Amino acid sequence: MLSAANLPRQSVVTSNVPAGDGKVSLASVFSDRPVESFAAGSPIFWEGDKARHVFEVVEGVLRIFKILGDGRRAITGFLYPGDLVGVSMRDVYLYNAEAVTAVKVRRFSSQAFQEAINQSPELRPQLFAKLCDEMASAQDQMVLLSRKNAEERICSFLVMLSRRMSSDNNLSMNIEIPMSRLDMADYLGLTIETVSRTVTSLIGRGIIGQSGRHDMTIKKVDTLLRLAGDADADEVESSPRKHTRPAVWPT
Amino acid sequence: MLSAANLPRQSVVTSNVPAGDGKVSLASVFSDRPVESFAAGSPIFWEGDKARHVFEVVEGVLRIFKILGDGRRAITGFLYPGDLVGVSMRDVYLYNAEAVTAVKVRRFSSQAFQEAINQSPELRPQLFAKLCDEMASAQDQMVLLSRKNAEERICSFLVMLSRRMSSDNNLSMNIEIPMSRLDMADYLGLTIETVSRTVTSLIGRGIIGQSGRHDMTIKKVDTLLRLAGDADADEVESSPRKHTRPAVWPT
DNA sequence: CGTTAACTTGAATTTTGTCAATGCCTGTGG
DNA sequence: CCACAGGCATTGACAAAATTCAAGTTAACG
Repeated sequence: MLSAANLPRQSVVTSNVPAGDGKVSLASVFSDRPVESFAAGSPIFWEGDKARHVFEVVEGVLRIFKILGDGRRAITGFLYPGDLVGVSMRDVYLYNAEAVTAVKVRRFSSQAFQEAINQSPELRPQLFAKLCDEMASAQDQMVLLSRKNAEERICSFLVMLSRRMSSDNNLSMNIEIPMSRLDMADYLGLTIETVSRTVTSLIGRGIIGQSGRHDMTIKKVDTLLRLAGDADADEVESSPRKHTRPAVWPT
Repeated sequence: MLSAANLPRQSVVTSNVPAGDGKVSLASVFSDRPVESFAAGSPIFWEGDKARHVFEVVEGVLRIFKILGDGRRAITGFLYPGDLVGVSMRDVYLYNAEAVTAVKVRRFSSQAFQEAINQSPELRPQLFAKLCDEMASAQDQMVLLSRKNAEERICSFLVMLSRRMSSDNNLSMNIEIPMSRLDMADYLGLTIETVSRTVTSLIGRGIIGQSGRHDMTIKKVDTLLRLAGDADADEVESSPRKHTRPAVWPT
């Protein structure tokens, strides 16, 4: 880590909070913008590019990552429809963004976005909340990278993907894995071989099942959750009530 | 990682941006609050506590961390004077906060803090900027945990501490390490033994020097920076101009 | 100045990474 | 629609890095 306090200002904002019907929502800021398409693998922007725009993911998945001097890649997040990328207080992007799958995005000028946020007492707390969500998520990822072993990382990742499948954060039994093993490895701080071996092992033990490389099913939810590692020892086997309806700031 | 998009909302805000003299600054929000003291090792709050207050660190250092079910600890950050902790959109804290050294803090009710932020067009962007800084910092830490080896982690950490010593982000040749080896280990995703061995090795090679366990000196800045790992391959051996004055694109 | 916790050092073990070979989807073009 | 190529994934054997366990050593604090 090269710096902490005086870092340049920029951030991704991720979240899937859907537009509040007729109300003013973050997503609605983008709603009249044209949709742009990117092919799988193509860059949206690079680290160091002038940060002219904020993007809203409309369809598909993208990855944000950094590259170390000698080429090692660390993926710091995957963004799904509804997520925002490039929200920034800085004049350059601090990471790379690429399409994992075919992706559709809407683009908004950074400056106009800022103004829209600043002038709307409804939008501001939403954006703030997204930032806080993203921060909490980043902290969980730090815990994973800092203290979990390969199996726990893979299980945690599968649980996360499973949660993404359903609109609330319940677990879906069917997991779609849009990214490659290399993407998984670079996100989880492992190698493709370790990812592969661990997944094979989980399948072998009947904890998950496979139907193609990018589609899996959860066979033993409890076991998977336990192996994910962050169980509070008791709350292991409960699963349905997990709604976390976030409080919204007083305006 | 148990969730990503729909996580509870809460965040630490770290930064050392000093109060802008006579102007309205984030720190000034706290300025008329009484100072509270905590002894080294004592908790400020626990994960799950009702999040009633936001704290400003006045003096000393504190750590924020999470504990996995089986007791493994992951420190997600160290907070220094000027940093805020507990800024939240949630009704409970999402992590533990403890004093590393003797600590003095000022406390502000979460609700009042929110109102102050919301009503001040001057404070809002400051808080937003701090959140973005913190996010950037978290991403750097993810890169470190994901892809750096023990030596690179230690060197990165020392560089970070060195930057903290000076008010701008230049490197100070004298590094004060307020935390224990265990804290370092739990922050860097290593064991105390590995931390110890690596530090010994750096000393042995004359890259850093030691004057007590908590005070070191940088002997070979260039080498230390190179070993920290995130060198851009060219910008390795230059050192004085390290202001990270980012190239600004032609407008 | 002694006690104790923190740190260091060493040896053995485990986990993960590396290198190399093979197997299997998937999407392209016939 | 099928065949095939090339990329992606799996598997295995070995190597390296970090952890674990077990003593020692040092330094902080009463």
